[in-house]
Amino acid sequence: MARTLSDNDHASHGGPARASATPLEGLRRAVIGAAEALAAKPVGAITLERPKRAQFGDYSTNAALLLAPGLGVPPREVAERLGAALADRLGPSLARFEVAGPGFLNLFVADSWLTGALEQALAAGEDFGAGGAEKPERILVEFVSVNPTGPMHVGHARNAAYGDALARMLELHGHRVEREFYVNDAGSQVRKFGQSIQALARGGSVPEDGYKGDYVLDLAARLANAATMDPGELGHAAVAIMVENIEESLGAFRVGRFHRWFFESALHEGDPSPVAHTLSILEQQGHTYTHEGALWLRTTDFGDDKDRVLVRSSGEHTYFASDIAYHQDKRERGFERQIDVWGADHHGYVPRMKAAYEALGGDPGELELLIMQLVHLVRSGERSQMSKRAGEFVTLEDLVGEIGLDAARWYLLARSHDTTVDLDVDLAREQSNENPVYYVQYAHARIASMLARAGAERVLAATAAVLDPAREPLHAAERALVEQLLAFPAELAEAVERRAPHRIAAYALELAQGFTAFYRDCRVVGAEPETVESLRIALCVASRSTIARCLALLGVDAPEHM
RNA sequence: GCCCCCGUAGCUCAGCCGGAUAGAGCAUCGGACUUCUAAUCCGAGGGUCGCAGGUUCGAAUCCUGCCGGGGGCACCA
Repeated sequence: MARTLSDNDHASHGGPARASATPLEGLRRAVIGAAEALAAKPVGAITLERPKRAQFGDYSTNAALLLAPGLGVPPREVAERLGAALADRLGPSLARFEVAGPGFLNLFVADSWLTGALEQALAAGEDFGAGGAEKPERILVEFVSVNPTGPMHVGHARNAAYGDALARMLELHGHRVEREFYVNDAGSQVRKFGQSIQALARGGSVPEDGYKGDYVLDLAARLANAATMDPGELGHAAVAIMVENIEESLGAFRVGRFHRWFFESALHEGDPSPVAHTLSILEQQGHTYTHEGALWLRTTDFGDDKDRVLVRSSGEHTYFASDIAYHQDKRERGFERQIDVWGADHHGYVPRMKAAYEALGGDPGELELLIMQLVHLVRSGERSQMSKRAGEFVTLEDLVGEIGLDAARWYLLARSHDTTVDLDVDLAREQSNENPVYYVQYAHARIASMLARAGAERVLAATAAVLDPAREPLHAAERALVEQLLAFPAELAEAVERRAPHRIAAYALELAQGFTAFYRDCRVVGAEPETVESLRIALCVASRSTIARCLALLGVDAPEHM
């Protein structure tokens, strides 16, 4: 361990160092420590990153540029001093440093540091990069939550894939995560749903504003007594079937199981019901008032554009009232953070929901309402609508059937959640074989094949043995691959912080490319001397593990063979 | 009218809490399979980062305005 950087003296300051401190964290601490010693005070916003160009070193920091104004010294001179201080701290781990450009400090690490760091990563195994959350929280992720009155289309698929991947990322990062699906089984839509089914069961046609589509006809045929039941009861019976279907569909889409399916109707049951309970809190806090026979919530006190109705003059609760009660319920269940994944058509509800949460005494910072932008379906160059009413939509099943499960999940997750996506179904079908997901999977399968060829015993020996730091200089492709692998913990942390699964996809693709370049340039099985083969096998093991973990986060299969 | 998201290569998109010569995949063109998986690799062409100002040593990134696309603005669910 002496040749790693994590045991420099700075690491022992500033609270309990995590046992899982990664090699790069050690390097970062050394840089920050040296910078703060130079400035004689804490310095923020110091970056330590892999520069785009190899000539700028293995790692580069802008610390000198940030320190220079406070010190009254030219940035390049600060960089020189910082470099010298780092050379002292890091000893032989740092091969050399250069000052470049306006005052960047470029670090060239020694091969021994890289092999030592790789060893640490291998020793951490499946835990490498995991548990990085500084403050683990109990988090509820609510997602999908589609109305149970129709099949899921590709927009819902995007929400499902995103929420699922986000939950997996949060878990790996060290949070305690529960997934929940909110079922809108109350309100007039259920009755309307029942009326549509009943109309078909009686041989008629659905009302103008009713639900259309083959699935409605199926329900009419499947539900006995559909022609004679009370429309409300019929609607509930149909919703129960739809919920089953949705659960099946999500399972087939490889969405992790929901810890709970929360039925809106439960918010109106009991005495007092959760809705009544929540309304009484709001009333006691003085945040409500009556106007024209309706009960209003003064959301404008908390940043909303206008006040909102909780109870209509007819005496019925609004959907908003249920929603508030639901979020209050989640809070009372002890979740420190709530993340809701909403469709773009709900973004207008964000201010009022945050306002209500705050009115109930919650910290609005604990409530994250993430908006998924829309998926536009494109056919032969033209946008087509996904409307339940028109009965024209591409379902989640259609999408998977067209382009495959892995390609579908990758396609939906490889893009930022706040970018509107155009999904050209024809193009997607034609190009599904060109989906980058297969490139990543191929790299994984290739590694599996190589390791099989090396043999389990040889692989075990290679990873168990101390990597020889005195071997011949590392190949450029080996160095690059080690550095890419070492970047995983920070990549995960960044992706989690930004709620950005697409960063994992981007990283996975880059890693697969890095591995493929290594494969091209460096013979693994049979490489001589044996120490070289060992190091390369170890690189394969770490690469396969990291690629597999990324794919698992995205809910994509990591095949042994292709 | 007000609010939110987007505008980067032919197409789909990364990069956006300021850093060095703006990237990837697909598509196009030219090469490479007796070698651990060619679902691969190598090379080439392709950009006023929507427009105009501003802040800064430095702007695709931050601020303002404008243009264009999408979405939302209920005592609907």
